[in-house]
Amino acid sequence: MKQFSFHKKEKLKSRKLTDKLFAEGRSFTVFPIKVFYTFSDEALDFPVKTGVGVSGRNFKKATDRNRIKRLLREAFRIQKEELIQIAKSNHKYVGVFLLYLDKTLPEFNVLKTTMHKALQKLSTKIGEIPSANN
RNA sequence: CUACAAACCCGAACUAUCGCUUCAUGUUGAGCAUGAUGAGGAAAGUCCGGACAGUACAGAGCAACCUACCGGUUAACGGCCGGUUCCGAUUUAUCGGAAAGAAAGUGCCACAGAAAAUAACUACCACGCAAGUGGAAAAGGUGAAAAUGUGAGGUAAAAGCUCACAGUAGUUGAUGGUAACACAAUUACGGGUAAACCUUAGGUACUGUAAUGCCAUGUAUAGAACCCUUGGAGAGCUGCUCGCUCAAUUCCUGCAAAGGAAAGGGUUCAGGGUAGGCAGCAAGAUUGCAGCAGUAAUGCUGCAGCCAGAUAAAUGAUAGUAUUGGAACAGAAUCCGGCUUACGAGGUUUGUAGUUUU
RNA sequence: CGGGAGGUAGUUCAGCCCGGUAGAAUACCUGGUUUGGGACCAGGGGGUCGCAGGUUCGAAUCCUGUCCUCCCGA
Repeated sequence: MKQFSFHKKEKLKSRKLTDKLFAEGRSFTVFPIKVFYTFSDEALDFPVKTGVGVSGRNFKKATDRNRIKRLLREAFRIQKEELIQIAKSNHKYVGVFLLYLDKTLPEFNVLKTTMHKALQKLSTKIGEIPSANN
């Protein structure tokens, strides 16, 4: 499997799963990124399924929303490998949704570092959860 | 050369690494590899017009809405092209706006003014001692607007009462033009407002691709109330009226009317399931070039081409080269034809005016 | 994708249909009342009527375009 790929199967697409994520999932914020996540033992077709989003209220123009979503995906794509390995080793299936909160267009390098912090935090949470699993 | 006006074009290139959509080929258990492919002139606003789909599409009247100089163009249009009349901007080129009807009827026209539409305050003329009666509408002042304007004749004083010129409207024409209109003759003289109601002429069925058709999964061939089965519940045809169309049967009792049973149908209520896939959906009122017809919009013919198709939704990141030190407005979601609005650096062509040189 | 409503004083709204004076409440300012404050009484200021064109003698109001805000349906 290619290391830096980000194709359809890795994306969070199902309406059912997305609704479940927002209804039952937890979240934390590493400004300007808010991370929603759930862990599941139920088998999915890929260990980590990810979606991105921007509020249409903060960015009225579709071009701006598209640009932010592309930058979020890019930042995630480059740094996701560690998260996938941890998820595999813990035999968990993870749903993640990344929401951009700020009202100004981001610089890619800044976004990259904050994304790194966010993914590290998520990785530690995966490590904690199985012990406290019910 | 400068300024201005109009029409049109373009929409930051290349290399490397990683990565994405769709398609094709190979191989395959998932998948992987290779190759091709991938946003706009406005994709936007949603202001018009269609295509397409559904509603079981005889239709008539009313209502509602839209359009409004004339001709052409088109699948269609409120768009576009050409022309007519009037108004405005500019120095010109040129550009912008308006144009069915106020002489069918109703309403409105603040303040001021005698009067805002069947005119008569001051003033004028005649009669009368006067009060007043009659005539008449030139002059005064008010107002955005005052009974068609100017000049002459005319009269007791006046007046389109008459005449000349001008204006508006109607009628007529073997006149010119397809027509708007122009021209001529003749008749009349009537305030403005239809982006007030309205009248006239022409037109419009409604709902939208999350339409619609099908497959899979799954629940419950389930439940309650009321009604109906040709004397018809209800549905459809346009919002309303008329009218029309569609719409589900057997048994038992009874002479019949009718009643009962089963089955089926309809409306409403309460509740349950799905949250996936395929088609629609990418070859078309298509794109480019050339020729022909036409003032033009546009049409016809020939040759060549295939040019996004997603569904939490594909074009990005990093580094470098070049450049005016970094780029504008901005992202397809059923598809076309327009309109409107936003916009960077420029370029091309044509025209007008000015300056210089010859 | 489709449909609807609204932009007027600092704020919340009326006026628009049927065109001629922009108004109410509250807030603000001044004075009175009170020992002082609040409440109350009297007076006052404050408006490109979202923006740009047009119709009209005259436009917040009518027409057209445009910008912004909010709501609804699937």
